[in-house]
Amino acid sequence: MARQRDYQKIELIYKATQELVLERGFSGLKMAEVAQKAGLATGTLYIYFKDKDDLVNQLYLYLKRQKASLWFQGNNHNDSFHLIFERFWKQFLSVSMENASDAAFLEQYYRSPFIKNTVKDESGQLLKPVYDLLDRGKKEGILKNLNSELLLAQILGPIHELVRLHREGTLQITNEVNHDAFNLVWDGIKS
Amino acid sequence: MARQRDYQKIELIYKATQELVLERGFSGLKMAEVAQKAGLATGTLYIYFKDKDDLVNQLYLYLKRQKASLWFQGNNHNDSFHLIFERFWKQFLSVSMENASDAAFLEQYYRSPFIKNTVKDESGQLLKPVYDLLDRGKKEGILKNLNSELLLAQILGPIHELVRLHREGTLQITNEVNHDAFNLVWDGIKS
DNA sequence: TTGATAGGTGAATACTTATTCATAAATTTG
DNA sequence: CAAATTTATGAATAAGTATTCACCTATCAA
Repeated sequence: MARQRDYQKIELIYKATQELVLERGFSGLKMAEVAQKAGLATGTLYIYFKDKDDLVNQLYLYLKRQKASLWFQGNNHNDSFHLIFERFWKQFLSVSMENASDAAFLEQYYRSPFIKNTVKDESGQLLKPVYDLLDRGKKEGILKNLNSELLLAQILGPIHELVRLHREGTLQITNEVNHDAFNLVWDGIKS
Repeated sequence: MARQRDYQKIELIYKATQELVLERGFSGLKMAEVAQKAGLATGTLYIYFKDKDDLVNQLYLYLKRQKASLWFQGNNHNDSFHLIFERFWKQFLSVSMENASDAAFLEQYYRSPFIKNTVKDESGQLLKPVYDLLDRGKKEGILKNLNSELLLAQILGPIHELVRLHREGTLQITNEVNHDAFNLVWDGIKS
């Protein structure tokens, strides 16, 4: 038929978007600048994405899926609950801080007006394995037998704060801090 | 001299602003709508506030100070650390959830591009008594002897999550939930 | 090689919205 | 009560920026 889409352009657009959000914040994000930074014409963005809203939501899902795929890396189902959980928690923290532009984008996105419920739902799905893990911990009598939402607030809440402290430069997340922070969480949720 | 300012108008403007943020989010906040909702002309807003940025920042400080004044209400210096801390934590949570439009505004503000460092600093000052309380707990050997930032991440992180769950309707914060949530935090930080 | 088709361009368009400002209305003071 | 002064008004202004679209270009099938 005709010329085909160049899906590498999507990567370029994502990269440019993230960098601009890091530099100037979410509300300073301009389509014309995204295009320029990606080395494309403004109109080209509208070939790959319906509108700005679509671009932002797609990028969110892309990053979120990418992060989620790393949470449970290197685990074996035979490992003890404690071991799997500790690996998960530390991995979640480190993956959340890993890349400044990823982190800036994800953090700012969640409270932004861009977020769509369908996207929120799909990103909620990504937590399914975490809920399963909590169920296992409860069944084995290792975790307090409480509502998973409540446990999760306890598990992820501190992570979000630590990521913020790290980004603001208030607290350096050394291995020791990482370890102490994990124990604070663990001592809270264990039965 | 001449006509005097009517400081009740500031309250009207604050109220209108909060309600609009609750209804349509931060980025949907329009000066013309704030004025209309407050029953004033657009230009009047610029008599009481330098610009939109100023309005938003003033309102943030106003609400934040109001909340902070309630955190330690009803405490006596002779009370035990545990008692003061528990009252503080539960009060912080309930004050954070209390009023939907306050909560929506505060939550969205913090990650918005409006925030100024001077305002951030002043609102950080409000946490001073909390840091003092943590120092007392450490000195008495009741709390783990860790960096206060780290402890605070553990103490306030879950609160932010619970407020979100409450707002989204995912979790109803009953007295029992409140109690369980507190114990999760307490078991984590106690030495 | 050529016609058809879809990608690519970026200036022009269309729209939104913060802020200003000429004018009117309300208070205060002497 | 009149002059002086500041508040209050809201239409007009000024800027910014998402999106479109007429035109160009690359690629594919025949």
